[in-house]
Amino acid sequence: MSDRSKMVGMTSTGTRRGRPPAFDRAAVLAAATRLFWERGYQATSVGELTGAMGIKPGSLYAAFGDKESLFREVVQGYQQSPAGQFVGLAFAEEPTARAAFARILRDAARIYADPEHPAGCMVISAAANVAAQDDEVAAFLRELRAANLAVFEERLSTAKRLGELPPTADPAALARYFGAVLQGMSQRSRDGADTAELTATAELAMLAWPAGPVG
Amino acid sequence: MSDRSKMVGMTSTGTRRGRPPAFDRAAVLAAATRLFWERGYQATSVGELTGAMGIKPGSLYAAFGDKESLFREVVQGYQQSPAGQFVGLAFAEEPTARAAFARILRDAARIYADPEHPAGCMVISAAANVAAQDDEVAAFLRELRAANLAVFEERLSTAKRLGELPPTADPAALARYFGAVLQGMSQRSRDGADTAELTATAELAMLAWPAGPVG
DNA sequence: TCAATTCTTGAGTGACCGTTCAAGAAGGAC
DNA sequence: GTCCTTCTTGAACGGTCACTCAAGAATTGA
Repeated sequence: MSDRSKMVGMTSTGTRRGRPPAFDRAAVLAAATRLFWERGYQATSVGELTGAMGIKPGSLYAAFGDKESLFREVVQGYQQSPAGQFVGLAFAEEPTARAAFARILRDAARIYADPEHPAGCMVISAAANVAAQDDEVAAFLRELRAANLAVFEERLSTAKRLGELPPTADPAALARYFGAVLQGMSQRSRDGADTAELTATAELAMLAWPAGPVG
Repeated sequence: MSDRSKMVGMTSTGTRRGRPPAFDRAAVLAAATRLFWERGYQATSVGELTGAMGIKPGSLYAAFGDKESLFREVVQGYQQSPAGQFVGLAFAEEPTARAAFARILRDAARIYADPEHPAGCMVISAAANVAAQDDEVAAFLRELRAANLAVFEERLSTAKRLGELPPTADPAALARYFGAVLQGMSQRSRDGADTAELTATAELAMLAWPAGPVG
């Protein structure tokens, strides 16, 4: 647990006392993100982290608390990056549920296989296999995935209420179906699938949309 | 690497010399299978294995070589169990490609969420995140998944040749789509999805089958 | 200038990792 | 009974794990 919360309620001056950090916090967080994204939580050691971040263990623990706190901060940053926000953007910008899900699948195909960063979705894959001692990290990510499914279902329920979906449509089942497809696409990308393959998968997946391809 | 190959080419008598093993090989393999299936390869320690198997490290190494060899033997046994054979069975017993894939998805929904054993498919999830040192194990499982996709694609190509699929159908794309759906279903089951949910996902997934729901 | 504060450094913590080995126990062959 | 072989046992091996700490360096406030 970081003590940075001391800043809250301070009187004024923006300048911090004491020796300033010798590293750029955002830069070392980016290095940690890449490692966690590639290998997952458990398979990434503190030694690898300090090596990639260019700092010593003491600095890491002073700045971030411990490995788990660092990981949670990394996930938080990830969720505010393009790779973590494309779902929310699609829901915010697309007029219909159908357009939103079609865009989510297409964006996932592009982002999961983007060679600029590790493959797949970090929230999906970063704690797929975990020892008992790391259960809390696994539960943390599992809850993020469940929250995502809840957003899916809510949007689909709204769509049904608005008449975008037929009365026979099952929002919960559709939400879980699209969630499963996205998890599968993430894992396929980690197995080497490129954007073209994932896009084809996304298009096939949209055929499950109720009431025909016209929408 | 085990020295059990000495048996090959022996003169006759079925009785083995020396002190007999004090454990049932199939039983301890079952215990190891359960652990690897639950936690994955890397997150399962030799200490946990010997504890669950009821043997000491020396016996484990004498009988199975090392952790990686034990894991490969576990995977081999897994692939000959119901949980590892349902795909092959569907292809062998179903008359059409459509019926085979529909059965594969339905069977996966039942097997992945079967409370009798750990959730999901072991080949899909047992090495999802892995350190650099365990790359060979990850590659081993990745190749098994790729082989499975090749079987999918071959069956779909045959179906296209036989006229079961329209000429516009893309066997490779369909194979990868169904592969992604299965990987997604496996991971959803590890997140707690039950057979009912996975069955609903399977039914939605089949809507991507070319040329309408009639087949 | 000098104390207070904050960060860096390097060495080190105990615990667990996968693995090995010598010694002893338990069976078949003669 | 005495080899010979095979397995079990208990105690280790070096290495890495996540993590800590005292001492020194760099900055601010007075």
